Amino acid sequence: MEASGRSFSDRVIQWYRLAGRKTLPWQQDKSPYRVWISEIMLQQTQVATVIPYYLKFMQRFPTVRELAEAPTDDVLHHWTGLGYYARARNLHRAAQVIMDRHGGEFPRTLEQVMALPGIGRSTAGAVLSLSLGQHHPILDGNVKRVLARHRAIDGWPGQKAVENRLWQATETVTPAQEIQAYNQAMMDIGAMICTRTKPSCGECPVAQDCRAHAQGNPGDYPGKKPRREKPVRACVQLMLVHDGQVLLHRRPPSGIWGGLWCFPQFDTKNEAELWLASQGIDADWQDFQPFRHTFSHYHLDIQPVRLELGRQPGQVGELEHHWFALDTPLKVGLAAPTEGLLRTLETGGRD
DNA sequence: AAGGCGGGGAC
DNA sequence: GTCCCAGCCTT
Repeated sequence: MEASGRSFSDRVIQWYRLAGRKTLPWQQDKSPYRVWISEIMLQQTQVATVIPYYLKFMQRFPTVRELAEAPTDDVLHHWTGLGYYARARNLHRAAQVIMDRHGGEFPRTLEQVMALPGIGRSTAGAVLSLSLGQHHPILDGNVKRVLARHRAIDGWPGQKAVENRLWQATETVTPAQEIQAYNQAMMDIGAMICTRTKPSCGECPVAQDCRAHAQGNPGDYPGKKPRREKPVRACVQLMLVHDGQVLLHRRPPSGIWGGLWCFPQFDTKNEAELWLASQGIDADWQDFQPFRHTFSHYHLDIQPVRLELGRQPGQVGELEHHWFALDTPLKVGLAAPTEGLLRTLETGGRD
Protein backbone atom coordinates (compact mmCIF):
# COMPACT_ATOMS: atom_id res chain seq x y z
CA MET A 1 0.00 0.00 0.00
CA GLU A 2 1.25 3.46 -0.88
CA ALA A 3 2.33 5.96 1.75
CA SER A 4 -0.92 7.84 1.30
CA GLY A 5 -2.79 4.88 2.68
CA ARG A 6 -5.04 4.74 -0.38
CA SER A 7 -4.28 2.44 -3.25
CA PHE A 8 -3.45 3.60 -6.76
CA SER A 9 -6.80 2.42 -8.09
CA ASP A 10 -8.77 3.98 -5.23
CA ARG A 11 -7.30 7.37 -5.99
CA VAL A 12 -7.96 6.93 -9.71
CA ILE A 13 -11.58 5.94 -9.12
CA GLN A 14 -12.13 8.76 -6.65
CA TRP A 15 -10.78 11.22 -9.21
CA TYR A 16 -13.13 9.82 -11.85
CA ARG A 17 -16.19 10.55 -9.71
CA LEU A 18 -15.14 14.18 -9.44
CA ALA A 19 -13.67 14.98 -12.83
CA GLY A 20 -13.92 12.06 -15.27
CA ARG A 21 -15.72 12.20 -18.61
CA LYS A 22 -19.24 10.84 -18.48
CA THR A 23 -21.05 12.48 -21.39
CA LEU A 24 -19.26 11.22 -24.49
CA PRO A 25 -21.67 9.81 -27.12
CA TRP A 26 -20.57 6.19 -26.59
CA GLN A 27 -21.07 6.54 -22.83
CA GLN A 28 -24.81 6.96 -23.34
CA ASP A 29 -27.06 3.89 -23.77
CA LYS A 30 -23.97 1.77 -23.29
CA SER A 31 -23.95 -1.55 -25.09
CA PRO A 32 -21.15 -3.79 -26.34
CA TYR A 33 -22.00 -2.77 -29.91
CA ARG A 34 -21.90 0.97 -29.25
CA VAL A 35 -18.71 0.73 -27.20
CA TRP A 36 -17.11 -1.54 -29.80
CA ILE A 37 -17.68 0.94 -32.63
CA SER A 38 -16.25 3.74 -30.52
CA GLU A 39 -13.17 1.74 -29.53
CA ILE A 40 -12.37 0.89 -33.15
CA MET A 41 -12.79 4.49 -34.29
CA LEU A 42 -10.65 5.66 -31.39
CA GLN A 43 -7.73 3.44 -32.36
CA GLN A 44 -4.94 5.87 -33.22
CA THR A 45 -7.53 8.64 -33.55
CA GLN A 46 -8.33 11.47 -31.18
CA VAL A 47 -11.68 11.81 -29.44
CA ALA A 48 -12.58 15.15 -31.02
CA THR A 49 -11.98 13.74 -34.51
CA VAL A 50 -14.09 10.66 -33.84
CA ILE A 51 -17.26 12.24 -32.45
CA PRO A 52 -18.87 13.42 -35.72
CA TYR A 53 -17.93 10.15 -37.47
CA TYR A 54 -19.38 8.16 -34.59
CA LEU A 55 -22.70 10.00 -34.61
CA LYS A 56 -23.18 9.53 -38.35
CA PHE A 57 -22.07 5.92 -38.23
CA MET A 58 -24.49 5.01 -35.42
CA GLN A 59 -27.31 6.76 -37.21
CA ARG A 60 -26.70 4.71 -40.35
CA PHE A 61 -25.75 1.43 -38.60
CA PRO A 62 -27.61 1.41 -35.26
CA THR A 63 -27.28 -2.33 -34.73
CA VAL A 64 -24.86 -5.10 -35.58
CA ARG A 65 -27.40 -6.50 -38.03
CA GLU A 66 -27.61 -3.34 -40.09
CA LEU A 67 -23.83 -3.13 -40.17
CA ALA A 68 -23.49 -6.77 -41.20
CA GLU A 69 -26.03 -6.42 -44.00
CA ALA A 70 -24.66 -3.17 -45.42
CA PRO A 71 -22.51 -3.04 -48.57
CA THR A 72 -18.80 -2.67 -47.84
CA ASP A 73 -18.74 0.51 -49.91
CA ASP A 74 -21.29 2.06 -47.57
CA VAL A 75 -19.21 1.18 -44.49
CA LEU A 76 -16.06 2.57 -46.10
CA HIS A 77 -17.98 5.67 -47.13
CA HIS A 78 -18.64 6.39 -43.46
CA TRP A 79 -14.92 5.96 -42.81
CA THR A 80 -13.74 8.38 -45.52
CA GLY A 81 -11.19 10.70 -43.92
CA LEU A 82 -10.65 8.64 -40.76
CA GLY A 83 -7.69 6.63 -42.06
CA TYR A 84 -6.53 3.10 -41.28
CA TYR A 85 -9.29 1.74 -43.49
CA ALA A 86 -8.60 -1.85 -42.48
CA ARG A 87 -10.47 -0.89 -39.31
CA ALA A 88 -13.65 -0.40 -41.32
CA ARG A 89 -13.25 -3.57 -43.36
CA ASN A 90 -12.57 -5.57 -40.18
CA LEU A 91 -15.55 -3.96 -38.45
CA HIS A 92 -17.79 -5.04 -41.30
CA ARG A 93 -16.40 -8.59 -41.33
CA ALA A 94 -16.68 -8.85 -37.56
CA ALA A 95 -20.34 -7.81 -37.70
CA GLN A 96 -20.97 -10.63 -40.16
CA VAL A 97 -19.16 -13.09 -37.88
CA ILE A 98 -21.32 -11.95 -34.97
CA MET A 99 -24.46 -12.56 -37.04
CA ASP A 100 -23.29 -15.92 -38.38
CA ARG A 101 -21.57 -17.47 -35.40
CA HIS A 102 -23.01 -15.65 -32.38
CA GLY A 103 -26.62 -15.32 -33.44
CA GLY A 104 -26.35 -11.54 -33.66
CA GLU A 105 -25.38 -11.24 -29.97
CA PHE A 106 -22.06 -9.56 -29.24
CA PRO A 107 -19.85 -12.29 -27.69
CA ARG A 108 -19.22 -12.08 -23.95
CA THR A 109 -15.87 -13.71 -23.35
CA LEU A 110 -12.47 -12.14 -23.87
CA GLU A 111 -11.36 -15.02 -26.09
CA GLN A 112 -14.40 -14.80 -28.35
CA VAL A 113 -14.10 -11.04 -28.64
CA MET A 114 -10.37 -11.15 -29.39
CA ALA A 115 -11.09 -13.69 -32.13
CA LEU A 116 -13.07 -11.05 -34.04
CA PRO A 117 -11.12 -9.29 -36.81
CA GLY A 118 -9.68 -5.95 -35.75
CA ILE A 119 -9.99 -6.57 -32.01
CA GLY A 120 -6.85 -7.16 -29.97
CA ARG A 121 -6.40 -7.62 -26.26
CA SER A 122 -6.75 -3.98 -25.25
CA THR A 123 -9.84 -3.29 -27.35
CA ALA A 124 -11.49 -6.52 -26.22
CA GLY A 125 -10.82 -5.63 -22.59
CA ALA A 126 -12.13 -2.12 -23.11
CA VAL A 127 -15.39 -3.24 -24.73
CA LEU A 128 -16.18 -5.91 -22.14
CA SER A 129 -15.17 -3.81 -19.15
CA LEU A 130 -16.78 -0.54 -20.20
CA SER A 131 -20.05 -2.04 -21.47
CA LEU A 132 -20.51 -5.05 -19.19
CA GLY A 133 -18.31 -4.37 -16.18
CA GLN A 134 -16.10 -7.40 -16.75
CA HIS A 135 -12.73 -7.37 -15.06
CA HIS A 136 -10.12 -6.89 -17.77
CA PRO A 137 -7.05 -4.64 -17.84
CA ILE A 138 -6.57 -2.36 -20.85
CA LEU A 139 -3.45 -0.86 -22.38
CA ASP A 140 -4.11 1.95 -24.81
CA GLY A 141 -1.90 4.96 -25.46
CA ASN A 142 -3.28 6.81 -22.43
CA VAL A 143 -2.73 3.95 -19.99
CA LYS A 144 0.74 3.38 -21.42
CA ARG A 145 1.69 6.99 -20.80
CA VAL A 146 0.29 7.14 -17.25
CA LEU A 147 1.91 3.87 -16.19
CA ALA A 148 5.22 4.49 -17.97
CA ARG A 149 5.51 7.74 -16.03
CA HIS A 150 4.20 6.50 -12.71
CA ARG A 151 6.61 3.58 -12.66
CA ALA A 152 9.36 5.24 -14.74
CA ILE A 153 9.32 2.45 -17.31
CA ASP A 154 12.03 3.22 -19.85
CA GLY A 155 11.97 2.47 -23.54
CA TRP A 156 9.65 2.75 -26.53
CA PRO A 157 6.41 0.76 -26.14
CA GLY A 158 6.76 -0.40 -29.75
CA GLN A 159 9.42 -2.75 -28.43
CA LYS A 160 7.97 -6.01 -27.23
CA ALA A 161 9.87 -6.06 -23.95
CA VAL A 162 8.62 -2.59 -23.02
CA GLU A 163 5.05 -3.44 -23.96
CA ASN A 164 5.24 -6.60 -21.85
CA ARG A 165 6.32 -4.58 -18.82
CA LEU A 166 3.43 -2.19 -19.38
CA TRP A 167 0.93 -5.06 -19.63
CA GLN A 168 2.30 -6.44 -16.38
CA ALA A 169 1.90 -3.01 -14.80
CA THR A 170 -1.71 -2.60 -15.89
CA GLU A 171 -2.54 -6.14 -14.75
CA THR A 172 -1.04 -5.33 -11.35
CA VAL A 173 -2.86 -2.06 -10.70
CA THR A 174 -6.26 -2.83 -12.26
CA PRO A 175 -8.73 -3.33 -9.39
CA ALA A 176 -11.28 -6.11 -9.03
CA GLN A 177 -14.05 -3.66 -8.20
CA GLU A 178 -15.44 -0.71 -10.16
CA ILE A 179 -13.68 -1.66 -13.34
CA GLN A 180 -15.72 0.67 -15.52
CA ALA A 181 -14.84 3.76 -13.52
CA TYR A 182 -11.23 2.70 -13.24
CA ASN A 183 -10.58 1.95 -16.93
CA GLN A 184 -12.42 5.04 -18.09
CA ALA A 185 -10.54 7.10 -15.51
CA MET A 186 -7.15 5.89 -16.68
CA MET A 187 -7.97 6.92 -20.24
CA ASP A 188 -9.29 10.26 -19.02
CA ILE A 189 -6.23 10.94 -16.87
CA GLY A 190 -4.03 10.15 -19.86
CA ALA A 191 -6.05 12.39 -22.15
CA MET A 192 -6.73 15.29 -19.76
CA ILE A 193 -3.94 15.39 -17.15
CA CYS A 194 -1.03 13.12 -18.02
CA THR A 195 -0.79 14.64 -21.48
CA ARG A 196 2.07 14.09 -23.88
CA THR A 197 3.39 17.61 -23.37
CA LYS A 198 2.96 19.82 -20.32
CA PRO A 199 1.16 17.36 -18.04
CA SER A 200 -0.89 18.89 -15.21
CA CYS A 201 0.75 16.97 -12.41
CA GLY A 202 -0.80 19.34 -9.88
CA GLU A 203 -4.21 17.86 -10.68
CA CYS A 204 -3.12 14.25 -10.90
CA PRO A 205 -4.49 11.84 -8.29
CA VAL A 206 -1.39 9.64 -8.47
CA ALA A 207 1.33 12.30 -8.67
CA GLN A 208 2.35 11.76 -5.05
CA ASP A 209 4.04 8.47 -5.84
CA CYS A 210 4.77 9.05 -9.51
CA ARG A 211 8.43 8.32 -10.19
CA ALA A 212 8.67 10.47 -13.30
CA HIS A 213 7.11 13.38 -11.42
CA ALA A 214 9.63 12.91 -8.62
CA GLN A 215 12.44 12.86 -11.16
CA GLY A 216 11.05 15.98 -12.77
CA ASN A 217 11.05 14.49 -16.28
CA PRO A 218 7.59 13.12 -17.12
CA GLY A 219 8.16 14.20 -20.72
CA ASP A 220 10.80 11.50 -21.07
CA TYR A 221 8.14 8.79 -20.74
CA PRO A 222 7.16 6.81 -22.62
CA GLY A 223 10.32 6.54 -24.69
CA LYS A 224 10.12 7.91 -28.21
CA LYS A 225 9.97 5.89 -31.36
CA PRO A 226 13.35 5.88 -33.10
CA ARG A 227 13.49 8.53 -35.80
CA ARG A 228 13.51 7.38 -39.36
CA GLU A 229 13.64 9.38 -42.55
CA LYS A 230 10.46 8.95 -44.56
CA PRO A 231 11.11 7.87 -48.14
CA VAL A 232 9.54 9.96 -50.89
CA ARG A 233 7.57 8.30 -53.67
CA ALA A 234 5.92 9.93 -56.63
CA CYS A 235 2.88 9.10 -58.71
CA VAL A 236 0.61 10.40 -61.43
CA GLN A 237 -3.13 10.22 -60.87
CA LEU A 238 -5.34 10.42 -63.96
CA MET A 239 -8.65 12.22 -63.66
CA LEU A 240 -10.50 10.93 -66.72
CA VAL A 241 -13.57 13.08 -67.29
CA HIS A 242 -16.38 12.63 -69.76
CA ASP A 243 -19.85 14.13 -69.80
CA GLY A 244 -19.80 15.17 -66.13
CA GLN A 245 -18.53 11.78 -65.02
CA VAL A 246 -15.15 10.70 -63.66
CA LEU A 247 -13.47 7.31 -63.71
CA LEU A 248 -12.44 5.69 -60.42
CA HIS A 249 -11.23 2.20 -59.70
CA ARG A 250 -11.42 0.15 -56.52
CA ARG A 251 -8.09 -0.60 -54.93
CA PRO A 252 -7.34 -4.13 -53.77
CA PRO A 253 -8.43 -4.94 -50.22
CA SER A 254 -4.93 -5.01 -48.78
CA GLY A 255 -2.26 -2.36 -48.94
CA ILE A 256 -2.56 1.39 -48.95
CA TRP A 257 -6.13 2.74 -49.26
CA GLY A 258 -7.39 -0.84 -49.37
CA GLY A 259 -10.92 -1.13 -50.73
CA LEU A 260 -11.20 2.58 -51.48
CA TRP A 261 -12.03 4.12 -54.86
CA CYS A 262 -9.16 6.03 -56.39
CA PHE A 263 -8.01 7.61 -59.65
CA PRO A 264 -5.94 5.35 -61.92
CA GLN A 265 -2.43 5.78 -60.53
CA PHE A 266 0.98 5.28 -62.07
CA ASP A 267 4.53 5.63 -60.80
CA THR A 268 5.60 7.82 -63.73
CA LYS A 269 4.18 10.01 -66.43
CA ASN A 270 5.59 7.61 -68.99
CA GLU A 271 3.74 4.63 -67.54
CA ALA A 272 0.56 6.68 -67.51
CA GLU A 273 0.98 7.58 -71.18
CA LEU A 274 1.68 3.98 -72.14
CA TRP A 275 -1.47 2.88 -70.37
CA LEU A 276 -3.55 5.59 -72.01
CA ALA A 277 -2.22 4.54 -75.42
CA SER A 278 -3.00 0.90 -74.69
CA GLN A 279 -6.57 1.91 -73.90
CA GLY A 280 -6.83 3.90 -77.11
CA ILE A 281 -7.35 7.10 -75.15
CA ASP A 282 -6.10 10.26 -76.82
CA ALA A 283 -7.04 13.34 -74.84
CA ASP A 284 -5.69 16.72 -73.85
CA TRP A 285 -3.29 16.39 -70.89
CA GLN A 286 -3.84 19.09 -68.25
CA ASP A 287 -1.44 19.11 -65.32
CA PHE A 288 -3.05 20.18 -62.06
CA GLN A 289 -1.15 21.54 -59.09
CA PRO A 290 1.02 18.76 -57.65
CA PHE A 291 0.97 18.23 -53.89
CA ARG A 292 2.46 16.02 -51.22
CA HIS A 293 0.44 13.55 -49.19
CA THR A 294 2.20 12.18 -46.13
CA PHE A 295 1.52 8.75 -44.64
CA SER A 296 2.86 7.49 -41.35
CA HIS A 297 5.74 5.82 -43.17
CA TYR A 298 6.37 7.71 -46.45
CA HIS A 299 5.66 10.84 -48.47
CA LEU A 300 3.72 10.55 -51.72
CA ASP A 301 4.14 13.35 -54.25
CA ILE A 302 1.02 13.34 -56.39
CA GLN A 303 0.82 14.85 -59.87
CA PRO A 304 -2.87 15.07 -60.79
CA VAL A 305 -3.72 15.17 -64.47
CA ARG A 306 -7.08 15.98 -65.99
CA LEU A 307 -8.04 14.32 -69.28
CA GLU A 308 -11.25 15.36 -71.01
CA LEU A 309 -12.40 12.49 -73.19
CA GLY A 310 -14.34 12.95 -76.39
CA ARG A 311 -16.02 9.61 -75.90
CA GLN A 312 -16.33 7.22 -73.01
CA PRO A 313 -14.24 4.08 -73.45
CA GLY A 314 -16.12 0.84 -72.94
CA GLN A 315 -13.80 -1.46 -71.04
CA VAL A 316 -10.91 0.21 -69.22
CA GLY A 317 -8.05 -2.18 -68.60
CA GLU A 318 -8.68 -5.03 -66.19
CA LEU A 319 -9.33 -2.61 -63.37
CA GLU A 320 -12.52 -2.84 -61.39
CA HIS A 321 -13.73 0.59 -62.36
CA HIS A 322 -16.79 2.78 -62.43
CA TRP A 323 -17.84 6.12 -63.87
CA PHE A 324 -19.19 8.39 -61.14
CA ALA A 325 -21.26 11.52 -61.70
CA LEU A 326 -19.28 14.50 -60.46
CA ASP A 327 -22.26 16.42 -59.13
CA THR A 328 -23.58 13.53 -57.02
CA PRO A 329 -22.00 12.80 -53.64
CA LEU A 330 -20.27 9.42 -53.89
CA LYS A 331 -21.48 6.81 -51.41
CA VAL A 332 -18.19 4.90 -51.40
CA GLY A 333 -14.91 5.05 -49.53
CA LEU A 334 -12.48 7.67 -50.81
CA ALA A 335 -8.93 8.45 -49.74
CA ALA A 336 -8.41 11.98 -48.48
CA PRO A 337 -6.45 13.14 -51.57
CA THR A 338 -9.07 11.63 -53.89
CA GLU A 339 -11.80 13.45 -52.01
CA GLY A 340 -9.87 16.69 -52.30
CA LEU A 341 -9.18 16.30 -56.01
CA LEU A 342 -12.82 15.47 -56.73
CA ARG A 343 -13.83 18.72 -55.06
CA THR A 344 -11.25 20.56 -57.16
CA LEU A 345 -12.59 18.92 -60.33
CA GLU A 346 -16.15 19.77 -59.44
CA THR A 347 -15.38 23.44 -59.05
CA GLY A 348 -13.31 23.37 -62.22
CA GLY A 349 -10.18 24.49 -60.40
CA ARG A 350 -6.85 24.22 -62.16
CA ASP A 351 -3.39 25.22 -61.11
C1' DA B 1 10.27 -8.59 -33.24
C1' DA B 2 9.50 -5.26 -36.66
C1' DG B 3 6.97 -2.96 -40.17
C1' DG B 4 2.56 -1.70 -42.70
C1' DC B 5 -1.33 0.89 -42.28
C1' DG B 6 -4.09 7.43 -42.57
C1' DG B 7 -5.33 11.42 -41.38
C1' DG B 8 -5.51 15.18 -38.51
C1' DG B 9 -4.82 17.67 -34.05
C1' DA B 10 -1.46 19.95 -31.17
C1' DC B 11 2.66 22.38 -30.91
C1' DG C 1 7.84 21.24 -40.04
C1' DT C 2 7.44 17.18 -35.79
C1' DC C 3 5.10 14.00 -32.84
C1' DC C 4 1.52 11.09 -31.71
C1' DC C 5 -3.27 9.62 -31.13
C1' DA C 6 -8.81 4.76 -26.74
C1' DG C 7 -3.87 -0.57 -31.94
C1' DC C 8 -4.09 -4.52 -34.87
C1' DC C 9 -2.39 -7.54 -38.38
C1' DT C 10 1.07 -9.66 -41.19
C1' DT C 11 5.53 -11.21 -42.01
